[in-house]
Amino acid sequence: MASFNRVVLVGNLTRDPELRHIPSGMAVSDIGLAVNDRVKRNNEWVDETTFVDITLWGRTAEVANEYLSKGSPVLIEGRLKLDSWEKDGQKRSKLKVIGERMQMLGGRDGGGGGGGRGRSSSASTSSSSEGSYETQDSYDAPPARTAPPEDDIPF
Amino acid sequence: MASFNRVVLVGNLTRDPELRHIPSGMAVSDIGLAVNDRVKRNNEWVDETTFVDITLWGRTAEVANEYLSKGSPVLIEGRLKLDSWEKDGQKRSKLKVIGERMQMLGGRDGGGGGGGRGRSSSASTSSSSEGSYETQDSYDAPPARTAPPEDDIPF
Amino acid sequence: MASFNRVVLVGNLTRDPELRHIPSGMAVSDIGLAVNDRVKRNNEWVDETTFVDITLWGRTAEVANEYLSKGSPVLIEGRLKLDSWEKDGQKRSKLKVIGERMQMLGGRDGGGGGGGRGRSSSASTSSSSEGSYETQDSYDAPPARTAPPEDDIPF
Amino acid sequence: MASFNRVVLVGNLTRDPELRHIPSGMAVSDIGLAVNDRVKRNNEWVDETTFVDITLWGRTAEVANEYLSKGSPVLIEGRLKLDSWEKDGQKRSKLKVIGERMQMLGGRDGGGGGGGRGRSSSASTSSSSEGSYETQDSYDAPPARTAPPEDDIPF
DNA sequence: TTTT
DNA sequence: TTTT
Repeated sequence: MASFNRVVLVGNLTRDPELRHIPSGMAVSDIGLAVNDRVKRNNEWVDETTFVDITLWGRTAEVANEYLSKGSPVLIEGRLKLDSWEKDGQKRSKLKVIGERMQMLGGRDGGGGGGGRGRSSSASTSSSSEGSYETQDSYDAPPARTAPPEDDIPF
Repeated sequence: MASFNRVVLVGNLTRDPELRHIPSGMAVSDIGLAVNDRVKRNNEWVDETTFVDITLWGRTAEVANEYLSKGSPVLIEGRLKLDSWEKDGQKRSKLKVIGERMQMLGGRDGGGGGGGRGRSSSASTSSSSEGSYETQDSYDAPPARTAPPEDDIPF
Repeated sequence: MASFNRVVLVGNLTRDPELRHIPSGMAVSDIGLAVNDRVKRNNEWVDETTFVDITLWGRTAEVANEYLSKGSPVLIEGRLKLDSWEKDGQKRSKLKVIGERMQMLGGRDGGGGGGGRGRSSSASTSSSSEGSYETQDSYDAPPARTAPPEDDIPF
Repeated sequence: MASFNRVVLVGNLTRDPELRHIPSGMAVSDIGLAVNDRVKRNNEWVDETTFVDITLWGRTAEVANEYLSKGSPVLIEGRLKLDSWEKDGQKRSKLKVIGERMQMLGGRDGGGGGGGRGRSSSASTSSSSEGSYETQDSYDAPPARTAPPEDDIPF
């Protein structure tokens, strides 16, 4: 009955984020992350890249879309999720990550920069119910991190 | 500028939880956790117990108070926090953990059980705004875990 | 360039561990883990089970094989790994977890118990170089946890 | 009996690392980390800085000493440890972190840079038993991360 | 005792 | 100050 599901990854985006919206209007962004580990195999260090598909929701999705692009270094905290579907009558499934928190890395010049990619850079703050994400006022003050919505807890 | 702060602990309560309320009515519970590691020192394994003070808020505090007691095995996810105060004109500070998620371990008989310690065991579900914690219907169906409040995110 | 890859899961085995050995003699065990999350979707809590394939190596593999069986509750710490192979000239890949640390949960009676499943229960302690795992003396004193080999660091 | 103890922090060094050696010759480095969280208190976001004392051992200590300095952004993975001592016949204790893994962040220019601080920049690779840390060949190719020693496990 |  |  006990369960716990936590993933923390640091890597670089393999492509620009793709933003879409579900019917309710909620933003969703799928990003690809390349995690370049250095692990030991047969007593010698080898590079091992792990490619992970990550889904971001709500404000986090919008922020990723606004401030990240291919190559951006980022830290993602989230949980594993098994995506399941059918194809040709065959059950298929794939492990991915739901990103619940995002932390941009790389400093000022951090992989992509603010407002890039030729789009409007005003990250909509008019998010609906989730409301309580960290906000940003202008595109040259990119939010360094986003957090899941939390209620009024005084700590 | 980048930051991240995550702690995951499994251990046993060193005492019964103490529940209190701040003026706003929000519940707070301080618990002590003993984490029994087995680490290597000078090429031999030694036991090392780490005692950690953990603060729980809101519904999680209430659930801990209801279902945990001295000895209970539990998993806590949270973040480090530096408590600071003055004493005799001296600045003092202490590192503790804010527990954001709690997972009871140990199965049915798990250290304390439901409704124990001679108190009412109906964990109030009428929580206000945070509203979205896992609920429990009766004291013999203790909630296995609590989560921080999250808004309406469809994943 | 920066990278980090960490997973912590608590769940139950979906089947008995399968132990095998690679040519060098190193033990390998593949286990399946079911992680029963409770997540919020459209403002209501739904159960979501994530099935994860986990590979254990060395002493950890042996301990899992010895003390865990279908249903056993366990905590696994490790990292994501992308397994790649070819099938019918098609590149295929699958995300799994390399379990680097294992912590049995569930107390004395914990899901499977020691020495079960009709096998010899003397978990070989004569492990070669990795040598420094936690050891167990008899099958009724199952090891509560295994750790990766560490060198002589005095802390 | 079950236990787990894991901390992951990203922050900036509050001072230059201090390297020392214990009698056996093992390197030890104490670093201070400032973790700048943004948490919600009474429905508004406030900044909260957590200062954490971290102890690094062996190769990791040497690498930190070589490549990090005050202000450097870094990710530390480790565990909580309660340091205990006596002072004036009084028992004192303090929670700190044993850093088991270190990941430099911030790119090339990342807070301190290679070989800085007027010291020799050849990070000694002639470490004794722990031997298997990631190595670096020259001071302008600083190691991006260090890992705890692991034995010959082929994954 | 503090960093960005 | 401590738990198993």
